[in-house]
Amino acid sequence: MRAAVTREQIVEAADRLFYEQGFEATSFAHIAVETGLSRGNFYYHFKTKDDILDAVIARRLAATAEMLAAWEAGGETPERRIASFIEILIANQTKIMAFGCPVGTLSNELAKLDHGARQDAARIFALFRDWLAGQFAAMGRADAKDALALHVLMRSQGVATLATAFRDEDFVRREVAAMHAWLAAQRPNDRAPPSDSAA
Amino acid sequence: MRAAVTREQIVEAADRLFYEQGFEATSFAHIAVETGLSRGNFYYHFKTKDDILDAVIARRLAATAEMLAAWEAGGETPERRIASFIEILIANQTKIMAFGCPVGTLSNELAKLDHGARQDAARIFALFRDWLAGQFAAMGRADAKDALALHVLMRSQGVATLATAFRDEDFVRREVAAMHAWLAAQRPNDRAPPSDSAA
DNA sequence: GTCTATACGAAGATAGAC
DNA sequence: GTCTATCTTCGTATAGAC
Repeated sequence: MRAAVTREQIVEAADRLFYEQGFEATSFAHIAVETGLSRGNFYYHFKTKDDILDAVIARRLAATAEMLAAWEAGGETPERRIASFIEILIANQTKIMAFGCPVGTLSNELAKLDHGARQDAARIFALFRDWLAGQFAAMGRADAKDALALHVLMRSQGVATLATAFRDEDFVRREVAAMHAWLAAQRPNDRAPPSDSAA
Repeated sequence: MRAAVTREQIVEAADRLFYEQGFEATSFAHIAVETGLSRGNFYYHFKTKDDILDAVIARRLAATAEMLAAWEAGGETPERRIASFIEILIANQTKIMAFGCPVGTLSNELAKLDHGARQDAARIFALFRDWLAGQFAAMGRADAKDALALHVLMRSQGVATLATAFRDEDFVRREVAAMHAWLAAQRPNDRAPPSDSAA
């Protein structure tokens, strides 16, 4: 029982450190300082560092699912729910300008490391994608729901990467506004002839 | 004289390895294997690994400037030149799906490492941004050239990140087509009332 | 369950022969 | 200039006391 608590402490600290420093750059020593535990103790809870990574990804998958469920429950319309997603860029602006998007940067790092968990990290993206596709379908855009979902994800990733590189708050605000405008233009009745559709 | 050749070998190998494996994950041993040189020799040419990174960034800055100059010389219109930029996503598709965008992923890694060269890496982005802004100005869109330039950069970064995560060629093709359509819609005479402008 | 102590390898970096 | 040999530090991981 106490084991579960300690384990959760480790995963929580690792989650934050993997985000802020990267997976490879984070050592057991870092996690030890953060949790107040000894290095040796980690091996009672996890066999290897990769096992901690797996637990971190599982934690993020659960947190993402929970967040999406909350938006599902709280948003009045599909369009408003998608807007909630777009607004993360504003809500998490400071962290994004410092460390990028937790999902995108982990995905990129694991790709370069040719790490087996690469595909698990991509499942976090897939959660967002599928949820967004569901919202677009509910908006009456089942015709292109997957393309529209990936387009929103794409833009949020692009904004996050440039926000980290340039740390330009005006840029983030402007692109978020543009995403909202784009979203409004995707309404079934509101579409102009194809000029900048995602498909 | 021979020193310059060896130095260039080192920087070239480091450039490729930093891209494919990441800066931190690439060791002197890797570079030694790649170049056929001994580890100890590196320290005749560079004092530290960070100095190699500086040289790699300088090399990328030069290569980028050269590529932009070639597009400048070869493209018939500003719009065609911007299209050249967009087409990198297709030309480098395989590498991007494996390792992401060299600029974006380095920028992200250095941000997480809180590395001093972070801002030098951002200068590569700045080269693209300023060149793109110049093209938009030449297109007759001086009114929003910086915002339009960042918008194109943003989309290319977003496409690269998701291409790495999902390895979906159709997605890349679709988004490249959408970027071309968006670009055409930015012509001064061609703009619809603001629905998805970048500004 | 958690600790200390330690094994073991790999990393960046230096010294000095050639 | 380039090499081999080596130093030192830090990383993951293990052993065993408590």
